[in-house]
Amino acid sequence: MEATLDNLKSILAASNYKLTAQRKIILQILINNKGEHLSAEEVYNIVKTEDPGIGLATVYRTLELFCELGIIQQLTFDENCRRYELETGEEHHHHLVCSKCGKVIEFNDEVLEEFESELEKRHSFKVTEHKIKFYGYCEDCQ
Amino acid sequence: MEATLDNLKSILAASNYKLTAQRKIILQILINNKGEHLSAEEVYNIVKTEDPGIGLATVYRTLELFCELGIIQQLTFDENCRRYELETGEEHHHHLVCSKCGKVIEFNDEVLEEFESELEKRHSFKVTEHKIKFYGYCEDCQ
DNA sequence: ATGTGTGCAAAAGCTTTGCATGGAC
DNA sequence: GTCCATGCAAAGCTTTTGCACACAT
Repeated sequence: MEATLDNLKSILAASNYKLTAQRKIILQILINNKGEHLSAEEVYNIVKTEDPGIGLATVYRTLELFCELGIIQQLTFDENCRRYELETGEEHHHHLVCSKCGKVIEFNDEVLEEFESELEKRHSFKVTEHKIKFYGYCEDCQ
Repeated sequence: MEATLDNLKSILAASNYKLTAQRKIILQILINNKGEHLSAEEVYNIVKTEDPGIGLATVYRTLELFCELGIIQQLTFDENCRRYELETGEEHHHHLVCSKCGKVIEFNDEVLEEFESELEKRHSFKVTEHKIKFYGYCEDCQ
């Protein structure tokens, strides 16, 4: 189920968590930045403009909670911090990362799904998730 | 060029770096653990058994240098530390990561190479490297 | 009323850096 | 002899944790 401001309360309640102003604001920001890959620090800086009193720890705790609830997904680029993006319920997508300007292009492809099935058979491995990143140069940077 | 204890000196010299006992020991350890995915801390602990006086900073600096020289490759699993593996000059390989026991199975496939070409055309993106990880459950953990 | 959630500050990792000494060339 | 490399310790970053107070249910 894709998270919205309207169903956040029920998503939280389903796991015995409470709806708080901070959680609402953070989800709002993630929705506003759908498609972005924000770090905790970046979320914190945006939240502060709406709720200057919020603590950084709360942002970390909320992002962790949202991950656990499947509202967002944690990404692993080769950087020194973790980034998060909204889980949209749409098809899985993957990333093309430009080594020069850092631009991230998203893509998805059914070829990968077939490849995955083949892989499962060959290695007796049950795939639950995949993360694929291609690094190189985007159109502008080549 | 695949790094060995014999050609390390020329690899370093080619970029105006010196051959030191510490750099030799660290390469030795990476070679002994070919196929492993070691963190800086783990390399440090192994090195200390041969050279108790070595500093952790030296290990970090050496791993960074080896990355720059293409001797090793930095990996990004979803953990809190960076891991490194020897660059073998063989075909690129990718990882199946077991979510339960943490086992890492390596694979490579020519299907991916084709897929990559297609992707380059479609997104006007020049791919220089790819990292692919599938998460799930290995044979033992299913 | 109860127990979860928050803010603050301190602590805990991992990694980097400054500086004086030591070693490769 | 020169300059790079090292060891040590301190600092830097991101992230986590402990605790008292506040708030959602």
